Amino acid sequence: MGRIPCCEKENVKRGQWTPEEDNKLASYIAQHGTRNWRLIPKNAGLQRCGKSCRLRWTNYLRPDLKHGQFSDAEEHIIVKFHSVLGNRWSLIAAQLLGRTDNDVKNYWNTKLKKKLSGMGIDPVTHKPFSHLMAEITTTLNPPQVSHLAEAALGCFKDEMLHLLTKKRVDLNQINFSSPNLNHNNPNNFNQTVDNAAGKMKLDNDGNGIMKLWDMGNGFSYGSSSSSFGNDERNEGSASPAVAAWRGHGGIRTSVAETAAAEEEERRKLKGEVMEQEEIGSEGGRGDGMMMMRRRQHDQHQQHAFNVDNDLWNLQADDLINHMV
DNA sequence: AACGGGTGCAACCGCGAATCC
DNA sequence: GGGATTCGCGGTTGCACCCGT
Repeated sequence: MGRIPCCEKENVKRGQWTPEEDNKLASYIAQHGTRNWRLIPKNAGLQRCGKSCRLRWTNYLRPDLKHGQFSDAEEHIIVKFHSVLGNRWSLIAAQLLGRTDNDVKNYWNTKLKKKLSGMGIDPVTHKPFSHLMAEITTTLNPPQVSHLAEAALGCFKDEMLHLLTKKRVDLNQINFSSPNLNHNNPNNFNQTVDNAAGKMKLDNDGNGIMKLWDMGNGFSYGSSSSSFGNDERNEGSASPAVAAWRGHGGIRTSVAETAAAEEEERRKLKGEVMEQEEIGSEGGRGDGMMMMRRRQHDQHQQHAFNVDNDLWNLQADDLINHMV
């Protein structure tokens, strides 16, 4: 027995929406709201399924949507939140006024992933590839390691050659280590991260998905403050997260220093999460995680993303890298 | 001008969660 | 309490457009 379809497949139009359909949907929703998506196409005189209508409305027709290029500040927010939340596109999009999860997802997949890869950072773990290789060498047997390393280095070499021949990048001008300028008031941004992270659900074994905690060894990548300062496109309409980010240029996180410490921390976190989830169940799911994370931030005063990296100032196209 | 590959984005699909009855 | 229904999310696909050859 299969799943019940969301609508009758026959008599339902698919594919691109016409301006006429858009008008019908928009004017119907303006009058009646979005209470029941199944009934909306029927009542609005559309031969579409409710799901298609909802998608069209939320991703395109909603009047509060912002269309067009992502600003540098928005780009940074996406990367930062992705490092904390993973592919929780709706949560990330919630930090950017007028952007949908689909927008963010598309932008990540088409631009940001390549940009991070080009910087030598794994877009999944937000760790440098060199760090990942080091981890692999500690977990695999020597024969496996040598083969893997050989293959990976070959890949990397090809990519670097491709990158450098496509666009000449003066690596001497890239600053990997200058300290960040301003940590005066990171609290606003932390709060926003916490709020978003507070909505995270637990994974199957009960551990929170704490990618930020895994970014050990002091590695970080971040913005050049000048790139924010020069960004005029988003002035006046920035979301709280963007505004907070502009204010300080960094985000605090905890860092487990060693594997043993990480394990200990995970164990503690798990305990706290379980405890807070119980408390949170009275006041709404996710509250416990939020409180726990805030406490963690207070306990550990180290910063991730706190290093200026001028690679951010390069266009994504300059950093094209097809390494997975 | 024609072709082919790459890119960006709108739209679809399937699943799990939430809600309704 | 449990099945049916609806909603929301993340992954994937399809296609129009662009650009280099």
